[in-house]
Amino acid sequence: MSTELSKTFDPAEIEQRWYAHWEENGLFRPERPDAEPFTIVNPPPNVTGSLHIGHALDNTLQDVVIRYERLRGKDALWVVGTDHAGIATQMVVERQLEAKQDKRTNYSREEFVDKVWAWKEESGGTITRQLRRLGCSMDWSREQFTMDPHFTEAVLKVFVDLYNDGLIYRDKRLVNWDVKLKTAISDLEVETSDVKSGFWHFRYPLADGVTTSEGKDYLVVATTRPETMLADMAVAVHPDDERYKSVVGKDILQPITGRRFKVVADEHADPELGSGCVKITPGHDFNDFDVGKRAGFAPADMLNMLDAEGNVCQTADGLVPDEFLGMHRFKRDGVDGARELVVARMKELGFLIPHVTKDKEGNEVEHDAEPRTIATPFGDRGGVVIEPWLTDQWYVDAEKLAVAPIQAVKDGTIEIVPKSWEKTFFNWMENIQPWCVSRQLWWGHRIPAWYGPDGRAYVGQNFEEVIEKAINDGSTEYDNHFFDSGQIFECGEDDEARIEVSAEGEKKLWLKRDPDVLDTWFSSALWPFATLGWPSAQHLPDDQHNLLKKHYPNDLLISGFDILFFWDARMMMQGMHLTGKAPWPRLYLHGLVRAADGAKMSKSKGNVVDPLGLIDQYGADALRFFMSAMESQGRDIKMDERRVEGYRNFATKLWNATRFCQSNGIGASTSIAAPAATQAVNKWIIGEVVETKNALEQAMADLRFDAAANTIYHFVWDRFCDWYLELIKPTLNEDAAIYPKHANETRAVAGWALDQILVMLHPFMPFITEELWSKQGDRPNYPLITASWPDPQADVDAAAKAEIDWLIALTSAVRTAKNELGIAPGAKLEAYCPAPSALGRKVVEENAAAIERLARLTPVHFSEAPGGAAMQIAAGDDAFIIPLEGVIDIEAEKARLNKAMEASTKEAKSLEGRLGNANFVERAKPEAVEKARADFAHHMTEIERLKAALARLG
RNA sequence: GGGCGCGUAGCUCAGUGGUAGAGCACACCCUUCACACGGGUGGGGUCGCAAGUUCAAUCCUUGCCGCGCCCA
Repeated sequence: MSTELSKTFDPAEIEQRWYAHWEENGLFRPERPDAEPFTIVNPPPNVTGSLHIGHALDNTLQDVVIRYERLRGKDALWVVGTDHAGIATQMVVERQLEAKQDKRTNYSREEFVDKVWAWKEESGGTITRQLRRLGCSMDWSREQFTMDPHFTEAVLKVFVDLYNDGLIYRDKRLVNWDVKLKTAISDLEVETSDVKSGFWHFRYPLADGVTTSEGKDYLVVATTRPETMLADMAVAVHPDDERYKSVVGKDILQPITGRRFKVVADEHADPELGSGCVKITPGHDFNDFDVGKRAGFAPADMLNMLDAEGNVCQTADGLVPDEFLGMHRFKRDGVDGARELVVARMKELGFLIPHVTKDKEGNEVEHDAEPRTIATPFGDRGGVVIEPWLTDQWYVDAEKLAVAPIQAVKDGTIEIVPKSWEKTFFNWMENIQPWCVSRQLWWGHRIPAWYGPDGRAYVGQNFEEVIEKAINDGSTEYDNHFFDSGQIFECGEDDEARIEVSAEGEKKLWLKRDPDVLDTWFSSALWPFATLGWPSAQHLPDDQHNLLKKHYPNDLLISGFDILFFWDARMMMQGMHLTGKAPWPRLYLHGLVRAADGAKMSKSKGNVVDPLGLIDQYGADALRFFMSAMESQGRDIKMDERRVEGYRNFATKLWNATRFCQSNGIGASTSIAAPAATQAVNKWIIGEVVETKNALEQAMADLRFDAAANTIYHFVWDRFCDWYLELIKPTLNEDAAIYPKHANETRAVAGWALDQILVMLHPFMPFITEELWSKQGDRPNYPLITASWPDPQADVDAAAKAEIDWLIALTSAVRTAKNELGIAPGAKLEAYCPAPSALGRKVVEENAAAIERLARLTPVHFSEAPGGAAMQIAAGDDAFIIPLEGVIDIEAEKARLNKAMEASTKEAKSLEGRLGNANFVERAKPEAVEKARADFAHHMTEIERLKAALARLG
C-alpha cells in the first residue's frame, strides 16, 4: 500500500531523514562480494576546510556516477577521506596563535603538532558533514586521512623506495622560497603575475685601467632587482659581442661592495637587450645560477645575501656594508629596503644612469628607473614575492616518472575526458622539472632521512633501519658516526642517538633527523591505492576481501582541471611506478564554478556562493541537478540561481505527479519488466521509457552529465506529466467502470513507469526519489538506493508511437488554432474529417474520451462538413474542419490560414529549388534527397488543404 | 611569445554538413477535481566578422575581431 504524500514537498525534512537511514544501514556500500567492482576515490579535501561550490560540483558528479553504478548492480566503492594539507593547515593554526599574540616558535615541534591535531579534531568533521548534506554516498565506514598510520607508512616506504631507485635525491640549487612561510615550494605553487616596477641602469667600473673597444672604462648593466648586486659574482657579455671581446676575462668592480669579479662570456647575455651586459647573481636568480655554473662556480660557493625571511645577511666574503644588514630585500609596509638603499647609494656614488623623459612642456626629467611591467612570481599560499634561494632540498626525478604516464595517455591506457586536455597534459609532462618535495614545515610527513656529523644522509623507513645502514657504510664513515661514550657533545632535540657496544668498547651513534616534511601532494599522489591498503595488502590472499586487488586500479577519477598537474598527473606517476598499473583508465576533468557575472569566486572579492545556502533554499536535489545539467564537457559553469530554482520546481512537479498517481490508485510496480499492455498510450509510454533509458545510458557512458540530466528531465515533464498522465485520466475516471481491464492495465503501467523514473532520476536527485519510492508502496526489502536499474524487456512499439504522436499533434493543433482565433480554450467543438487516414480513424475511435478531454473535440464525424464558416486544422495527413458559424472571426481565420500558407509555400519553394538542382539529387546522401522529397510533398498537400479551407470561407 | 577554450534567442547554455533547440525571462489566455514552484499558446536568433572547401556551412579550413584560462 502506498502512503499518502504531504501536499507540499519539504526537501529539508526528507534529506536529513534519508541520509541518516542510508548511512546507518550501510547502504552506501552494500555487501556484494560477487559483483563487478566499480571504484572512485574522491579528491580528498583539506581536513579543516569547508565545502565550497567547487566541491559541490566535483562531488555531485562523482555521486551521480557511483549511484548509477550501484543501481546497475556493481560493487560500487566511493573511497572518501581528507588531506592533511600541510601548508594550509599549518597556516590556519599559526594564525590562531597570532591572534593570541603567540607564535609557533614559542613551542617545541611536538607541542605545535599536537595543537594542529587538536584543531583537526575540532574542525575536521566540518567538510565531511557538509558532503553528507549534499547527499554523497561515500563509504564513510572506511574514511581515510593522509596522516593515518597506515598512510604514513606508505608515504615513508615510497620515499625510501624512490630514494633507493635513485628517483629521489638531495641537491643544492635554487628553489622557489616563500619568505613569509619560510619554506621551499614547488614550481606549481608559484603563480606569476604582472607587477609595475622599474628597470635600473648602472655603471660598473672596469678594474686595472682596462677599457672596452669603444674606449669606455666601465660597463653598463641593467636590472629589475638592484638589491641583488650585493651578491653579484660576474658580469656576462655575449661571446660574439664585438664591443666587449677585449674585456672578457678582465676584472670589474662592484661599486657598493667593492667586490672584484670577472667579465664572463655567456650566451645568456642578449646583445640586443640594453647595453648587452648582464650582472650575474648566481645565488639569487635562476638564469644567473646556470650562468654561474657555466662560469665555474660550484653551488656551494655561490654568494647568498638573504636570510630565510628575505632580509639582507652578510655574504661569505664579508663585503656587504653593515648598513644593509637586516634590511628587508625591498620596500615593505612603507619602509625602504635594500633595493631602495642600493639605488640611493649608487646614485650618490654617481653610478646610476638616470632614465630621461620629457614632461608636458618638453623639459627633460630624470628618473631613477625606467618604468616596466615585470612578470613576478608569487607564492600561491603566502601571497608574497617568491625568492630564488640557494638551499639543500629533496627532489623527485619527475622526468623519469613522467615517461610511463605519457605513454599511457598516448596509447589510450588512460583516457582523458574531454580529450582537449591531452595537449596540455603532454606539454607539461614533456617539459617537467625536478619536483621539490621537501617543505620547511612542522605539519606533515617527516622526511625519513638522517644525517651524520659529516652531513651524509641515510634514508630508511625508521631509525633502526638507518642505523644499520650507517654502521654498514664502511669503516671510514663508521668512525665518523661513532663517538666515545665519554666524549661530550651537544645533542639537539631532533637528534637521535644509540649506544652501541663494539669490539672497541662502548660507542655512541649519533644521527640527526631531517627536520623537513614532504609536500602534501607527495602523499595524496598515493591516494588511489594507499587508501585501499597498499602496500601491505599486496601480500594478502587474493580473495574478494582484498580491497586493493579488487578495487585497484580504480575505474574513474573525477577532478577539476586546476589540479591536473598537482594531483592527477602525480597519481599517474606514482601509481604507475609503484604498482605498475595506471591508477584509473579514465580521467574526467571538469571546469570551475564561476560567479553569476563570470568572475572567479573568491573570498576577497566577496562573490562566493555557499552551496549550503543553496541547499537550504532549494534543496540538495535541485542543486545537484543544476550541477549535473550544467556540466557540459570543457566549459566552466556560471552560477545561475534561477536555474537552481527551476530544478527545484522540477522536483515539485514530480512530487505532485506522484500525488496524482496515488489518488488514482497507482502504486509501486511489482515487476522489473514492463507490464503487458494492450492500450496504445500504455505501449507508447513503455516505449518512451525504453528510449529514455537508452539515451541516459549512452550519456552516462560518454560522461555527458548534461545530456543525462536533460534526458530524464524531459521525459518526466514533457512526456510523462504533460501527456501520459493527461491521456490516461479518462481511462482512470469516466471510462473506468466501462473498461475496468483498461483501467487496471493503465494503473500497472503508470506505476511501473513512475518507478522507472524514480530509479533513473535517483543518481541526480537521490532524496526526493527515495522518499517517493518509499511512499509508493511496500517493496521487497530494499530502498531505492540499492534497487535495480530498469530492465523493461520491451521494445518501442512503432504503431503505438505513431498513434500517440498523431493524437498529440491533433491536440496541439486545436489548441493553437483556438488561441489564435480567440476561442475559449475550454470550449468543446464538433469536428469533421471527411477522408480520415487509417491511423486517424483508429485513434479517434479508440481515444474518444481523451480527445474530448484534451483536444476538446466532440463528437468527431467522418463525413463532409456542413457549409459555412469553419476553421481547419491538421494532424499528420488528416485535416479537420471545425464549423464555427457565428463564433468565428472569419477574417482572423483567413489571416491564420494565409500565414500558414506563406510558411508552407516558402518551405516548398526552397525544397523545390534544391530538388531541381541536379548536383543535389546526384551527389547528396540518398536519405537527404528522400527527406527533401517527402517534406516537399507534405508542404504541397498542406498548401492544397489550406487553399480548400480558404475557399470554404469565401 | 606558445598552447587551449569560448563567442548561438534578453539571460544561462545545448546542438548538428541538409536551414536551429532547452531552462529562465517576456506577451496573451486559463482560479480545468496532481501541481500557479502550475497548465495552454506565442513572439524573439543574417548561430562574432570575412574568405575558402562543398550540391549544401551555424557546424569543416584559414584569417580577423572580442573574451577567458594555462604555460614561458
